[in-house]
Amino acid sequence: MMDTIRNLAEDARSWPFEEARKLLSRVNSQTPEKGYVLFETGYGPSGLPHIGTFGEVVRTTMVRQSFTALTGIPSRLFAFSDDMDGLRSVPDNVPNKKMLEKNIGKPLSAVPDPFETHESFASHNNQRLREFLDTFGFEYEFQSATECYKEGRFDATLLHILKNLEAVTQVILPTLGPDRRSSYCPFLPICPKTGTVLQVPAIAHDVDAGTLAFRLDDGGTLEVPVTGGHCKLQWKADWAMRWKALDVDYEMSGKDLIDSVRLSSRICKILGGRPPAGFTYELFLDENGEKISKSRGNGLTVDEWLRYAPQESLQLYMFNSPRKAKRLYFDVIPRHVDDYLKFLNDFSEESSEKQLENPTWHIHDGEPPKEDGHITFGLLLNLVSACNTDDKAVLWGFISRYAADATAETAPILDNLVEYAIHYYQDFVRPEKVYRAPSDKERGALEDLAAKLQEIEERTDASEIQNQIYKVGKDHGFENLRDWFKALYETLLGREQGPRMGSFIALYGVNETLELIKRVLAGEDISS
RNA sequence: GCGCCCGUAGCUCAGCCCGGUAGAGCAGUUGACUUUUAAUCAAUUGGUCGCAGGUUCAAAUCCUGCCGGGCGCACCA
Repeated sequence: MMDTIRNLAEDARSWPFEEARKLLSRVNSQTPEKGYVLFETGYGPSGLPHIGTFGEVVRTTMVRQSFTALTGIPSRLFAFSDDMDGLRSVPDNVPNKKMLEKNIGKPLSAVPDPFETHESFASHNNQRLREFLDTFGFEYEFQSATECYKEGRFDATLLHILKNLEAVTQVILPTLGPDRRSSYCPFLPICPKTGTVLQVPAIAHDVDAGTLAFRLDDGGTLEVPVTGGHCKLQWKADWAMRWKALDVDYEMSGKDLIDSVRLSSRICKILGGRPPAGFTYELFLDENGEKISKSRGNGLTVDEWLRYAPQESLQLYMFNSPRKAKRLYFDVIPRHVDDYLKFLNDFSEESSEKQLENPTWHIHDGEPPKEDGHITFGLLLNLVSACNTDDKAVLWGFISRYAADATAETAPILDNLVEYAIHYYQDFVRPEKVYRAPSDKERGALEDLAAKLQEIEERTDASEIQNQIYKVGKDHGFENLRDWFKALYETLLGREQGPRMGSFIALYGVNETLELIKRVLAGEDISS
């Protein structure tokens, strides 16, 4: 069985398998000396995890799973936090801004936590990252840049860079503006006095001692070891050093980093390393085709998506066409839920080859759950809007007309979707409700209807209730019965349109409806 | 300047890697069901596949050039 999957994986066409094969050729089809293949994904802890972080981890995980299926070679995934980077500016959405102001320039791991719950700002955000990733059940190992630097895990490679300082610098220089060019040094010393990350020119280096001397802004000099966390590297050199020091085999990145990848790769080679296999994904756009950015708050957040749809649908979004700039806004959610359900439904019918192309194979690591398809999410959204209720039981009543054999127990996926649909109702449908008071004529009819409902049994048949409503309308002289029903919707449900009233009352409950009518007649505000 | 993505039905997009009678959802139209609507169900209209060349028996698909739309990098990470 395992061999079968492996054989199929050799020809599988979906992009994670193509990536897996690319990676396999990078490692010459064998387990690297370190005993595993290393996947890396980066994270900047100056902010909270966002949808791009999610996308990168999802996609990397998909490649990793495909690689495992293809080769069986052990692998690890490092979620690497650049928590030694200096604090550049004070973020908007945090308390204690004044305190942060005073700590600008210090490594994030040396800045106190503005939330006062962790030992540092970095530690706080790192923790949030871990919680975020754990929510989705990702398998990963967290790595902190600060710890790596301080514990000496980077020392050998740092010394290697010192030895090749000139060559490394030459790679970066052409990319800099003239003013930066004159003072550039890939190493940034941590000031022993202030604790900040300094960006100052180097004036001398001693390869044997492993030290660098810098000219300080005040004219003085500072000589520090490049090892042990006394210096950190600037961005592109840092990335290259990490690839070499950890022997990273695979790392993907957005198209905004294309040039960085190129430069870091050159540096990595200078160090005698081999850059990881890579993959460039496109950035996400908002509804108007503009780039999504945290600061602008356009596009969608992970939380927003997960309020209206299950995470699998978001994973599907990430699986689809990673090389295409895709728009990410509310309207794409329902389609991805329905596509996911469709793929899930098709999976068990498909041949093994086909299953490896099926996104749910990648979303569920080869073992998607089984549940008979019932109704689409699109229909469910219409239903919740038409039924005008956020009562799960009432909704299930309507659902059973479309999917007679489904229940919350036999269809847990559908049951979850009902909850998402209710969120949609609460956020988009209910706020649009406008209740009006009944006219005198309608008031009379409503009183009559209340009396009728009083007489009938709680479990009366929907069509019988519909008959009674119809009769009341006729008795009260509504020429067009449509106006009578419209009045019911507008006064009782706050909408111009609604469900078939007989069915609605049967599901909503005769007594509950009676209560609703009484409140309307009493002139109560029922909008809340 | 360098680089990436996109252009297919009114709208949003799939199909392109690996050439073989152009697809989906929504919108539209018609019908069914309903003792009000909506919903639902069924059927159906709708496309010079951005333009021009090339390769081929055959091009939405491969190649070249152009046009149009958008984004990224060139300050920081």
